[in-house]
Amino acid sequence: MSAIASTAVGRPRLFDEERVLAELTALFWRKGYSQTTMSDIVESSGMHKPSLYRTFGSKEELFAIVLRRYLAERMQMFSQLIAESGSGISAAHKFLTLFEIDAVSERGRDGCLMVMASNELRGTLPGYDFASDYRQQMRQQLSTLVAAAWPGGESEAEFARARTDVLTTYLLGLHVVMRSGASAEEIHEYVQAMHLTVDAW
Amino acid sequence: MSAIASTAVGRPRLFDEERVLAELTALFWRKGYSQTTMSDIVESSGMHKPSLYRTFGSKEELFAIVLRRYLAERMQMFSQLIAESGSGISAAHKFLTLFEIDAVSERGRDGCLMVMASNELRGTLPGYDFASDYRQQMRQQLSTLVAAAWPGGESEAEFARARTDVLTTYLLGLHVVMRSGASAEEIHEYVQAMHLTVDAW
DNA sequence: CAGCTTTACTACCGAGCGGTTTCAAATTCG
DNA sequence: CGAATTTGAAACCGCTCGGTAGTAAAGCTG
Repeated sequence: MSAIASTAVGRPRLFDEERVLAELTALFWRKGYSQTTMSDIVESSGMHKPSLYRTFGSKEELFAIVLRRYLAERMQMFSQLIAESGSGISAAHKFLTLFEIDAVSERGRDGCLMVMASNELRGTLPGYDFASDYRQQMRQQLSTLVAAAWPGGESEAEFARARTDVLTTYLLGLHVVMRSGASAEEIHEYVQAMHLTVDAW
Repeated sequence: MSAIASTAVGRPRLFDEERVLAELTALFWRKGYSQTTMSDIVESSGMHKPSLYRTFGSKEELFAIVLRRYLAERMQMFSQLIAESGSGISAAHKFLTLFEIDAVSERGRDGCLMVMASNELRGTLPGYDFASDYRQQMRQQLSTLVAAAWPGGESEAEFARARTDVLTTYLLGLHVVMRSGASAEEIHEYVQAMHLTVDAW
């Protein structure tokens, strides 16, 4: 019933659902869930409240829709970054460099919507364990990067998993750093540190 | 004016301020700032609202008091963990082991109050950049651990800093993992991964 | 005991919250 | 054209939020 394209009949919409969702994603990302009021949502979306409730259900459902959209988008971004990184040890460096570029971008400064949401709403949004999902999927993606960067076959399975796990945890931590208002220089230092670690592997 | 011990004169308090603050720390830690209502605070503290406001000022000031207390407590804990870890490469392993024990404890499951608060309230609590403070102080502490574990003197300054930064970011990420409802087995795997990395350094 | 100070406790408050009702306007289809 | 359907737009609603008055009670000091 929610977030479904309207039928052909009836008065045509004045709003673009995708555009609105992108706008609201940025809003939640910036302010968090609880600190975002329906008034903020109305203002940011340009829609009126009844249209919002008719289209998305409720604030909570709207946030769930935003989260699902974000998760898919984010994983696509990871996938692309990894694809662009190539193979061999340089792939790890390339990936870190690309990630840093995103980190110091305007959006990057807000960290990760998933990490933010999970910290704020752990267990209060029913039926959707987004935080755990995010971590698993991110880990999955990073494992392909690790496989491309350190091709060791079965014999190195233990190390491959360890590298993947450290990278996953490190990136989650970097999200926290990003959201905590770190400067581009600070972020650069944290990324440089991981470059050195990668060389030690 | 707030959180000051009462004078000797007048009706004596029925509540223990330290005990109440400890209780409220746990409450905020569990539920986050926005999701904790004054009713929750009243119930959890056993105090009545006017007493709370007289003693602590407001919800926001109360949270600031809780955060400062927590920060000090937390840094003391880090300091102790590091002191117990000894020196040499085994210090790094010992530290990780001790940290894991805390991570899988009841309190540990909630991650870190500072990380949670910074993700939720970035920039809304005036005049106190707790997230950045926390990261800097944690980094400071970890640098002494690194110095004890890899005594390389001035020549290894660059590596020392990199190890410190990776450890800092990794631990922040682990806090996210902890709060996202990871099982003890998952946490153990993430910590094991860092054990292997430490050996590679 | 009288007077002063501080706390305990009930009741209450305005404001802003998420959510709804209502009706006019715009389009499609018979 | 006119009935049906969907959206736009404004006003409205109950509730819970953070925060206060006002008063009784309990301890010190003289």
